[in-house]
Amino acid sequence: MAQRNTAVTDQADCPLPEVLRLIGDKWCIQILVELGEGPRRFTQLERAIDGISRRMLTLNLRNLERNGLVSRTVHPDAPPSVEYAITPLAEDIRDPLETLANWARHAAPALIAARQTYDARLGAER
Amino acid sequence: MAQRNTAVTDQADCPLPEVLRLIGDKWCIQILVELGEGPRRFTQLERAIDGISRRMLTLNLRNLERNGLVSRTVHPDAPPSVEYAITPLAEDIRDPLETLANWARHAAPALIAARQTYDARLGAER
DNA sequence: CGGTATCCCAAAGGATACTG
DNA sequence: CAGTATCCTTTGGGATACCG
Repeated sequence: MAQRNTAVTDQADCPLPEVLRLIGDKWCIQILVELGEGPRRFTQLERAIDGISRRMLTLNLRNLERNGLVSRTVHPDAPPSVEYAITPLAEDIRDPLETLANWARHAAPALIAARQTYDARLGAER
Repeated sequence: MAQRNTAVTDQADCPLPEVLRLIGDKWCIQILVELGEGPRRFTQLERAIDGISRRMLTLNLRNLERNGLVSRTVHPDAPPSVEYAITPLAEDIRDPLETLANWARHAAPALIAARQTYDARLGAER
């Protein structure tokens, strides 16, 4: 089961870390999780994801769209209306991402505690 | 400091994006997945994770250790021997992370295809 | 509403020489 | 073996003004 990749990954053009960086962009997981619950409009996302800047939301959505994880549909209304949704490709990771997000909430206190222990120990030993 | 979390999350000290950044550090997922298969030594990890620099491996391991996701055990041998392993806290996300890693491998071709389509379309329309 | 454009700073990350 | 230290480049990311 331990198939080590001595000679890089299979896809020379798209190594593992590069693909994983996709979902490691600080806001990406939250965006995908939010969209996983249903299509959302730009400002809906902006409000739902606390603290995200307009610029970063745009950049992340573009990047996700470019990589085929998110679709962007423009409805030609009087006030512009754009709807974002996850694609089937992204559906495959909806569950694990949601699990991670839930874990993040649940584990936060433990992480803080761990940090304090670690930092305190460092202060004592050094 | 930009304290712009109006309502913020429940844990004032540890908002969601900050926790998620933990696993979004480009190499973090791979490190955790690798350790998920069993304890590993420094150089084992260095070889297993293709392309990672010594510096980044160290930094990531330290960070994971600090946050209680990875344990570090030093065996006082003649040649230094250090063993890394995931903690129970990280066990909780072993499965979703593994799923993500597998997905990354599997979905890589589709991502590349999506990008080419997107980039081509942009070139034509602009 | 749904973005772009610009500016600027902080953090991530690579390379690599050195060390107990 | 398992790191640390140093240097330097690239990327991420916030703020905000502006636009169709």
